[in-house]
Amino acid sequence: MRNRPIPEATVARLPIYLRALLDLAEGRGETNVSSEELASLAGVNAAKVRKDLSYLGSYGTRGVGYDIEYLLYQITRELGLTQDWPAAIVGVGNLGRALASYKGFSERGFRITALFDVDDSIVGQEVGGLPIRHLDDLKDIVADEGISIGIIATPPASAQEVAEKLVDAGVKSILNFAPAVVNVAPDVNVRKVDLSIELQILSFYQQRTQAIQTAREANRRLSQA
Amino acid sequence: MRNRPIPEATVARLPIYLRALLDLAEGRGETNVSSEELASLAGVNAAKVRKDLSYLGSYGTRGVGYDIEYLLYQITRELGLTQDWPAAIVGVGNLGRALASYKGFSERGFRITALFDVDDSIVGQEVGGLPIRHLDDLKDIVADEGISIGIIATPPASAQEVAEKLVDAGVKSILNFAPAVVNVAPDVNVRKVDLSIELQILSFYQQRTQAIQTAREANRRLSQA
DNA sequence: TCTGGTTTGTGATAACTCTCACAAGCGCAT
DNA sequence: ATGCGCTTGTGAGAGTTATCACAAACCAGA
Repeated sequence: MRNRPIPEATVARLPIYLRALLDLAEGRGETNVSSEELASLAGVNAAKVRKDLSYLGSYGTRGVGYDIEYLLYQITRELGLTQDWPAAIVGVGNLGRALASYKGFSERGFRITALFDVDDSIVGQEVGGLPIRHLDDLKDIVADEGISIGIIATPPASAQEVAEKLVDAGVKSILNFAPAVVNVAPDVNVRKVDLSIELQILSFYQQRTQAIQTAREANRRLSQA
Repeated sequence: MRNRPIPEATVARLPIYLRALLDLAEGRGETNVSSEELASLAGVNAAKVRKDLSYLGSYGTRGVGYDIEYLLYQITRELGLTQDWPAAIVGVGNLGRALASYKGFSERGFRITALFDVDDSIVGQEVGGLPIRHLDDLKDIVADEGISIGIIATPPASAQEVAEKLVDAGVKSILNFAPAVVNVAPDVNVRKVDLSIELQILSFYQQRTQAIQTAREANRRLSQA
């Protein structure tokens, strides 16, 4: 099982286990956790937890469970969170500002070290202690500060152009909040977070259940008549 | 093919096609689009586009492609976006504020009609033209305004409690931005958007490629020596 | 009407992911 | 030492998703 590449689906869940383990480590003095318990904290089933963790290695003890601290360390290491990753945010509108001061990033070892925009009326201002730089200076600053992650929070029309500039500056990991598809070279990793897409998916299922309920009610009226 | 339930994976892509189609409709005067072109705009492959669309029905014409307007309408209808869904945001911190003024929501038929918080020092303030109400009034306001979607943008510790209040108020669709797992009854739909989890996933792949490059370089140095 | 070029719709298959169920292994009590 | 209860690790099978590849269908032009 070891040495096999870790499935994408598993990678996507490791951060959830990590968070649950951090909660456990802070909480009561227990040193161990069972797959059952971890599963319930993570909102998945126990078999999945065990299989996921088995891809990292055999870190549990049968009859006992997993040592919380040890597992924490292993997941942290596997996710590459033992080093910290300087990140830049491009686009300092409402969303960019919120991201710049988002606690969750720094808590996980992601330091936002630079903010960029093209709007001269805000370039130079400070947000959360960081000055807003002009996008033209991106390449130099990325090199100087060893920035490895780019976060796009621009309007959709600028997203592709910004992505290209980030790639040109040497960034290999991009998190895209703009509601637009960005195409980049295959050795660059792009993940997207699309706020309104998630709502649209909810809408689909909401409509569905509502339709079913309406049908049930119609049915009831018919059978009563 | 018709009448079969639409796979989740397909539902998750429909909003992406929708966005691409909207761009097309605004752009040049073309009335048709091929699966190939739509695929490239959506960043997926053509076969997937065709299979996805075939779940909705046979809306294309062989040798020609898909009529943009017609397809737009069908996807809009399927996603339940012909009606608009009043939504409430709970938690008016940085993120909540950014979401409240996020253009992407209203553009897709999601109206934010209420904001809630528990902090008395901000309750009563206005954000984007909407007053911040106290969470205690949630149930009444949800009922009055027919709110069907709840957006959680609170700190993680409050997320579960807020989710329960939303459910108690009759909300069946929840979008959770708090970095915490929320458990609700199975007839309630929860989707989560976790900003830092996405970064952690990027970190995993970034570390991976970096490790490969380091190994390659070491190899090169060895073979040169 | 027929022919050629184009594009859809979809069976078939491959790849991936989830779930089940149980043997293997551990610790504790006796 | 031995047995019992508990929990992991994982093979096997089910379910879901992605990809391939091609027949069916359409349009335009002759």
